[in-house]
Amino acid sequence: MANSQQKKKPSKSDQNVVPLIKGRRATSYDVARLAGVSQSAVSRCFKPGSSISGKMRERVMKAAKELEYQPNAIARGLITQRSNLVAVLVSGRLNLYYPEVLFKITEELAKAGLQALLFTVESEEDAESVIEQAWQYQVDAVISASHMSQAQYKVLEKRQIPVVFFNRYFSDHPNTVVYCDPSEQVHEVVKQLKTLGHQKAALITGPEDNMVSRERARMLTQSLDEFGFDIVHEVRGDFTYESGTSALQDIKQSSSVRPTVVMCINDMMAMGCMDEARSVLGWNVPEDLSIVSFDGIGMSQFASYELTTIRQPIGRMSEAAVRMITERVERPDQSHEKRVFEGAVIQGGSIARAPS
Amino acid sequence: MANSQQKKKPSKSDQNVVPLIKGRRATSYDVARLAGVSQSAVSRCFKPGSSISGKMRERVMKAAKELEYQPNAIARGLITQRSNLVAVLVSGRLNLYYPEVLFKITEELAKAGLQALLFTVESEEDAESVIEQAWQYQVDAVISASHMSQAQYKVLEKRQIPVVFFNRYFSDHPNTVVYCDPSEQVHEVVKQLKTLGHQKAALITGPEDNMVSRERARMLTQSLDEFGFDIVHEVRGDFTYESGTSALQDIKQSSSVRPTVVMCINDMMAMGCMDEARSVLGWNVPEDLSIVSFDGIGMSQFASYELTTIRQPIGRMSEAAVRMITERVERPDQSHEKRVFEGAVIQGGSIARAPS
DNA sequence: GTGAAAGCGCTAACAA
DNA sequence: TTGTTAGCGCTTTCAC
Repeated sequence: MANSQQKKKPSKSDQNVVPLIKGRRATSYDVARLAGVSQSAVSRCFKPGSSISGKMRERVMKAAKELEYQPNAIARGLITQRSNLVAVLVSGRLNLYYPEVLFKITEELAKAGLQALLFTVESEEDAESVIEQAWQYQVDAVISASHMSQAQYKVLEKRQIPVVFFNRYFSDHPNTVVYCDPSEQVHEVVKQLKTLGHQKAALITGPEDNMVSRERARMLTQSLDEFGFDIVHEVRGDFTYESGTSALQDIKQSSSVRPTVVMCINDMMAMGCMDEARSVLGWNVPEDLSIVSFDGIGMSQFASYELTTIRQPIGRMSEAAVRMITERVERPDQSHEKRVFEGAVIQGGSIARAPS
Repeated sequence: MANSQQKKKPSKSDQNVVPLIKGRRATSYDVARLAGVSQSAVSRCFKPGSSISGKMRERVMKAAKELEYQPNAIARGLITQRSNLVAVLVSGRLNLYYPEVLFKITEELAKAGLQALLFTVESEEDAESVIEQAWQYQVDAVISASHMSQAQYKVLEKRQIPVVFFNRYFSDHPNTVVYCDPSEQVHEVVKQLKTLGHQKAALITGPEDNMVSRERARMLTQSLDEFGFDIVHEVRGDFTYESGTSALQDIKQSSSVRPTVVMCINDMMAMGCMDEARSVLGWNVPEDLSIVSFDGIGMSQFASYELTTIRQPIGRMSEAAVRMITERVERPDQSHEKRVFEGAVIQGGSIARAPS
């Protein structure tokens, strides 16, 4: 068993050595010896597109199969300066938007022959150490769907590690981004609400330092203004279900005027809000209160919620993110790029004519 | 820019070479040269617990900081035969149980200085290729919360890669496992249902090849028998919300007798079931129909659902899984172990006295 | 098309 | 305590 310590060096002078010590993994030397060829021939066999004769390939592959040989990706990475590892940074928060994104991205990475090295980032300090970790592991690139400060980004930039931001970016610094711009849909929804007779809205936003939240809030405010809405109250949540419930309580308590519609920056909070309205405050949704939100995560369409929400095309965004990654890994001098996708309104059942 | 190709070999004979080519990352040689010490001294400085003098450490660290040096984990892995990478295999994108487990495990791994290499496994063929991938990346261990056949496990075993199964195991083959045994709680809940006057139950199970599902179904059946229940129908789902909805339709259609309680193998299906009952069939839950399930995922306690469910202690299980991993990475000859955690009944609001 | 040899960046035995 | 040296397993010129 504990033979991982053994020093068994297979050198070319070491011709008729014992087969393979059980438990030690076969190297290209082992395969070469068994096949009676040079080690570099073995290497070539496993590199697509190298010039090699048919019978050589056959002999090598036979030996490889026998020894269960698979090239060592770590060693390969050392020499090629390419680890094929991509750091994926997500927030582990209870916002179920992240798992959806994470799984999609991982899948796309796998298709491109890349591995996802997963990092959960909760705070800015986390991001700090995560970036160092990723750097130690020689990741070829970083996909960030979590918080990252500009200073932290600059570290990565200086180290020439391609970074793709997922749904966030720095407006005053060039960077590569996939982004969902829901402004069109926000306009559309607000207009629809106006038509339905709404006029008093409340907002549930996210943390101040979060760009997605800021942007969405800005768009909402702008459209609401445009259509002459009163914003009776604005509460800050933290993207979680729980913060949605307490936000609605807050709205009820602190605003003298009751809103007819609550606009939430993400689905999770909207669900909290909806549940609080129905189960605790006894307000019917959408009859007494309309609710609108963003993301379009899977569970937002469960029959208990059926949110009217502005969906992000997560699948296409993930695909784009990975493509941008691969392009930049191939050609590090590739210029920055921002790919913007439109949102899409999911007409759920959470809005109705304003109560009179 | 595209200077990743440059060959700039820093050898000790290469004393007064240009500073650092911009973009090339600093190696221990660079640090050694700048600090005027040997390369191995640098290496030692970054290995905790090596004997080194204070002023040496200081000098090296100063140079390291200046060059933003961080040891190359890939190169280290090559020589130490330890990548510090752990493959985490999860599946069931649509079952929100997995993200919870995944994030917890990743966090625990990070605490132990290990990195999660994420693999999503949807089918048995996936598992096949994932195992090869993981092997290529020299992962130190595997945590499997997804499907894996015994043959596949044996491959890993033969290669001496420690595997910890999360909530599944092979009964006819030794393996290391964290497991949640809810039998006690199943008994408790069924007894409670009996007390509430229930007698006709339906079961919604998972895929036949899934052990968790089989086990839970077995326990349910056993307890139901014990308390003299009639099992009026049994449907197979696939762990998703949608399959929960259609399962209930199935139950309604195919059983002549209407059950007073539906027992679901996991929360997601229970939520689908509940929504279908309420929104489509117009049955009140729990007044007309009680629902019971397993897992205790976060959203099962949202106000719209408040499932009565048997919770798994995911936090403690993840902790245990990672501990078992680290132990086995340290000492590969460590014997197999099975750590079994009790479930816990969450008394939600999805069960009530049986309708008469 | 194939083999020899150099080295990717690091750790660890061994000497000093 | 420090430096020297030999590789970890692989890719990649460079000859042949």
